[in-house]
Amino acid sequence: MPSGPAAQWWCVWAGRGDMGPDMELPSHSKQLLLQLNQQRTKGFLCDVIIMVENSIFRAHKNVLAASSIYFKSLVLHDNLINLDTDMVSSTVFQQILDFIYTGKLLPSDQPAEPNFSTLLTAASYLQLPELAALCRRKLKRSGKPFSSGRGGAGLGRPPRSQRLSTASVIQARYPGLMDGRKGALTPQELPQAKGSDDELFLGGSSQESVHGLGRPVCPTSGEAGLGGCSTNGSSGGCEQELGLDFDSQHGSPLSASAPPVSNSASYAELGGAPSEPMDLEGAEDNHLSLLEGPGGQPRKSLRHSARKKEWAKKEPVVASPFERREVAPKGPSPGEEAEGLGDRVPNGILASNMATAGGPYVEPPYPCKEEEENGKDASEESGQSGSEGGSGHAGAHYLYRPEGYETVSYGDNLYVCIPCAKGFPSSEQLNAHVETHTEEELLIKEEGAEEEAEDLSAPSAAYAAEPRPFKCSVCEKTYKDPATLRQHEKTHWLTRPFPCNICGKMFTQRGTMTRHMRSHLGLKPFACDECGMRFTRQYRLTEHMRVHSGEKPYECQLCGGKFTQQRNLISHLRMHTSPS
DNA sequence: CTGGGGATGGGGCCC
DNA sequence: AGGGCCCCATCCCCA
Repeated sequence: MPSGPAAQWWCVWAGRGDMGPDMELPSHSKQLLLQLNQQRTKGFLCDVIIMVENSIFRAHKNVLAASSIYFKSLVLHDNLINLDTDMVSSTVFQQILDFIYTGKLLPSDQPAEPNFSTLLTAASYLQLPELAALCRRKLKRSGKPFSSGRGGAGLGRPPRSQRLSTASVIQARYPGLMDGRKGALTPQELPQAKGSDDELFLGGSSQESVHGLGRPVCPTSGEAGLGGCSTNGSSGGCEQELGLDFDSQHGSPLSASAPPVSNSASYAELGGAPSEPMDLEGAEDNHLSLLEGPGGQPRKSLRHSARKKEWAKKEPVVASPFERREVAPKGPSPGEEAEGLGDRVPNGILASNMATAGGPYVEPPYPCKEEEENGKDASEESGQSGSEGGSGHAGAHYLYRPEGYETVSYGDNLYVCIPCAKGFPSSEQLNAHVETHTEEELLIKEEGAEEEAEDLSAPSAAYAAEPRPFKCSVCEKTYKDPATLRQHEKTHWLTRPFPCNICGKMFTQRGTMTRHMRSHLGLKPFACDECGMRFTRQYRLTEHMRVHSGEKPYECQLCGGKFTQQRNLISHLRMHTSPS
């Protein structure tokens, strides 16, 4: 015997004595929809987030997919959808979402009655033929002319430039019918909404037992990964299997900024739709007939899911991101920014960079940032002047000895000057030694090192080759242009001017912050042609492609081991150099 | 159980 | 603004 809301339904079902001989339950579809809508209002089992302007809506993929071919293609690969704000406003989308879940056009928050022109535009954009037809009829009856497309029907909204940018405070919006306010979240509620990040990335891992039923398995990837079905069209198969129209699917369908390619079947309905009441409840079967979604949501691999959990785990604990945003930007809290700059040997030599470049790279001291950012790793010891020097594990982990160097331990001389391979027991002594190298001398040795490590590009060579007249006033770094210098000088600031609007984390560069936002939003525009796996960065895809090609361009000069990724070579080199 | 390798995610920084 | 590369951290697999 079911309990809770299901019990209500059960009672309704069991109490009916007028069932036909065919055992059909007349109210089945209605009750099903009612349950789904109730779940939506509570966020229960919602597995997709739709962002419109500054509002966030939660819904069920299956319901959206069953309602619109366009949604069907969007939710197949992504858990978060951004809709083109020129085509649909948050207010209109609220109405549309209510319509999808109820079959009724409920009055929106603001206008006294639905703006059918606006709704029609949005319905056309979202490929909701029934709603579009409904709007057309209403417009026809009211005698108002209508036109579709951008600006035609008029959204009654200010131009894009006057609207809040997506970077502004996100007004999280639950479809909160429960409290009668249509779900605008308070800042206090947002962390809970953010808690849905897991769903966002996991595809609802905690609910996989539910959603996973009937999940299609991508034949190309061998598993039901979220990116398992490539959208590039080359893998085929998946779309066919699911019966989806993927004509317009190239790259990520997530960003829905472009209107969908018109679907003939859908738009045909726009032309001459049969007369229907505004409330589709009477035709609920018709409405519900759309509920024949893809059967289940593809998901990311379990491994990927685990990573995402880890990601969530790593997010800074912020009581309220909004509270945090309101305070003036300040330096990072201890431990929050413990990473980065971790392997700088003082005064000197960025050992891991040398491994990269195959040559020396003179790194100036970081009087501010070092103290600010040094944290838990080895550089905390080695990175501070007057620190305790060579004891412990500092320094030597990152040393790289080119070919010809012995792999034997340097003993206590853990601080090694790369150009001349001399070891020193402390960072101070290494620093003093480094200063004895003239730039010219370094360049000469660098050329030799390049020959030894030709795989690894040499940024240091470029660093020295071109004139760099713009010098940092804080450290010794030089730059080719003033803009880059300005950007660099910001790294010395204690403030981090760019906060993430979702989690409140602060960043020194806008680009880093926006890139960080992509991870929140699940934006992964770069898809692997081979396996469909998606990445937030092009570089990651390039890196990943070597998994398929088998290319291992990074070779250890000490043991000849080859690696697909440079970072793994560096990790491997530590194994050679770490004192053990 | 442990260590090494493969693979991936996120942040910092420079171009 | 975005790309590219660097870094660290982490997870998973396997010997």
